[in-house]
Amino acid sequence: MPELPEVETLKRELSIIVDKKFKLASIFASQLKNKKIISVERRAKILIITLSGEQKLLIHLKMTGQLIYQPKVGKLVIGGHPDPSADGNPFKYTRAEFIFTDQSKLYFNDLRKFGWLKLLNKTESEKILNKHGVEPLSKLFTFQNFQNLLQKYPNRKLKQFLLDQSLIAGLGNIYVDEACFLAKILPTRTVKSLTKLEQKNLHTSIIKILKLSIAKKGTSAKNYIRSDGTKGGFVPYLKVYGRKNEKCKRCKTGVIQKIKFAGRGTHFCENCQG
DNA sequence: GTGTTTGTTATCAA
DNA sequence: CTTGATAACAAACA
Repeated sequence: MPELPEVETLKRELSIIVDKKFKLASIFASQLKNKKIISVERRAKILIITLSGEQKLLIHLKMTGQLIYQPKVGKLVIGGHPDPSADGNPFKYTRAEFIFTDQSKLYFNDLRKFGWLKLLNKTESEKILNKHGVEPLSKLFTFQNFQNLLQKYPNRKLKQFLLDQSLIAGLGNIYVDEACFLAKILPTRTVKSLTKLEQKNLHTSIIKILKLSIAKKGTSAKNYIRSDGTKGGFVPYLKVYGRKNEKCKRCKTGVIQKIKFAGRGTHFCENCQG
């Protein structure tokens, strides 16, 4: 489930395609041909590839999307040659293939087909990007701004508040649960029930958990892999997500609970989150 | 055959 | 206007 740290990892790794030129593309073929890549950026969970000319290629991986970079023909990192029939091969679900003039390639794979690629002009892309709230790792995400946001939606449940991309951009199911654990707050709490100290802890925890995960190249819990096909290293650092019925790593007495909340699997330690 | 997994949007209800 | 619940999308897995 690519969230901010996973997309950020891909953004950094894919800076390698900057200055490359499209030779062949399986989608938007005529528009991409001979276009040069100016930059690779990220906004929320969206990857932004700016092209020569006015257009941008926006990519959203949704739940099972992958972006795999292959340095050059004949030298594959994963599972041999991309063969749609090969079992367990990440390339089994290739939805788009891009070939650059230097023969390197970029693959967009997506098992569940929820992800998308859009080729848009400046106005169209801004319309999509501007719908998102503050970047939690930007200077704009001050405690004051976070507090103002919280005050705007006092009756929301904390988890729903944190998942809302129009308020804070980039948090998903994993990091919402992890940030709440780190801040020792139950995700089921109402926003207005948070004390100032809890608000402060939550603000710090969000930033801390995202930075740590980026440092470990993201969470490969299920489908997410890095652009070279290897897994991100954050799973061992997860404290609640995917740890149902396991003992809490912090208090060492509580057991991690998993409930259905806000339509999602929601994890917490019954003992040390209040 | 059933339930679960989750990012986002749409729709409906209170 | 706010909130919350549900379905839809698709495919795999237990």
